[in-house]
Amino acid sequence: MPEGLRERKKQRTREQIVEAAMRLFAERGYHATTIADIATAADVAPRTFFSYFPSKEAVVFHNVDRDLDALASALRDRPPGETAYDALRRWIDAMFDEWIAEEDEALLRKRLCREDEGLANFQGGVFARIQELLLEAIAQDLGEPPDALRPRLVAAATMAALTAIEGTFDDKAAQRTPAGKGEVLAVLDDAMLFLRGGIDALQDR
Amino acid sequence: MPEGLRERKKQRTREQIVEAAMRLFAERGYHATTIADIATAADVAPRTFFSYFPSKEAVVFHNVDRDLDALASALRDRPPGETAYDALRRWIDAMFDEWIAEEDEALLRKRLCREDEGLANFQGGVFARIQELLLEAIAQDLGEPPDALRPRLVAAATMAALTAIEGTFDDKAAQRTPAGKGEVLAVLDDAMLFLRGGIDALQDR
DNA sequence: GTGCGTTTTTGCAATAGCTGCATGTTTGCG
DNA sequence: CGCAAACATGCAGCTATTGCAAAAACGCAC
Repeated sequence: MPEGLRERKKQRTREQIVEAAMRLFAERGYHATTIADIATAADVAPRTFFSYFPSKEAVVFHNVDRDLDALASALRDRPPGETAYDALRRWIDAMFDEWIAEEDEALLRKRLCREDEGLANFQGGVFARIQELLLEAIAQDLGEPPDALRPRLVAAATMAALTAIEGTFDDKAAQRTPAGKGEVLAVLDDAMLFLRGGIDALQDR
Repeated sequence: MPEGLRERKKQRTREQIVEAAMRLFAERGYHATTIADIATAADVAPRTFFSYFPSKEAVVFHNVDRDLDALASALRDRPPGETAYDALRRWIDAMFDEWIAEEDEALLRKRLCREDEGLANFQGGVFARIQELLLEAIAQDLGEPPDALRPRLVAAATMAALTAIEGTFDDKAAQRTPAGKGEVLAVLDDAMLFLRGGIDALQDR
């Protein structure tokens, strides 16, 4: 389905904005780049920027909604019997190639977050959303309410594993070695080993 | 030591600003309250606001720097042999009375964070700073680098315990029961039990 | 391919957070 | 009292963000 010229054009405009923004951010830095600059470079009116993104920050994280939706449905639609852990693993497995392809952008994003505290906080908000998704699912798995201690501990630690995985990518990037899906999933598996131990310890208290 | 008139006056101005801001936030909401409003209510020039707080968000979290510094030194100055966990426990113990006294404000803060996403992200940044402090100390305890998996898992889960403790306060507030220091520390102890189990599990892998 | 209803883009104006700078005030001290 | 440092203020300016209404682009019907 060709989706109509309209949709395609909108998509293209969106990409132009993203590319222009990211290029300028990379060249001049986040703060030094203004919405007007981006609009000019993307050949749209400044006002138009805001019909594509709700804020300057949102451009930097333009692709997280997609990823988040994928995680949400992976968790939501998991067959009964499949744990949140399994679903998470599947999600990472599915995302992996994308992540590799977008590695440069991820590095830039990280640099920008170091540069601008507001951006870093925004990213924190994204992580928080992920953690909430995980928390829901994990609470179900454990058969406890989401605000109980154990689900919280598990969700937080799982989140930590995810950021550790991010770190793995960075390391690999630093040594110009491609990150392997295996080592990434191994991090997650280690984390799960840890969690199992913790859960058990708290179980027979 | 009277600290001089200057210091006292500055302190008083600061308090005026905080009180005015919090009152207005509570009455009209965060977004609907402008810096100009706050300045007027606090009897200072709008420009003056920014020599006391770097941003509107910062007023809402006016007391966290104090708490964070206390935690930082509790961790830094802990006698050799005392674990990060012990130091954290001591910190909570020391903070407890303050927290009880500031409970209303904490509730308001929470409400405001629900109302404004930017504020929520700001709070996320605060939590991130706490977690970093913990991570450093925990990594030392475990004898591993701060970016290794285990310290990260432990720090994140510890952080989760702290937010769970926050939840405890809220629950108590909801039932108009004063939160007891005992139950609060019990949450932390449970979390540590959990972590011990996790650490061991990952140890003899 | 012309006309028309719908969707998008744009321009304009206004608000609000935040910052630099220059100037007037207040305070601490000799 | 008189001066230097610290503080408060006023002002101008920049940028993000939003509402609103006019203009342009699109897609479909005829």
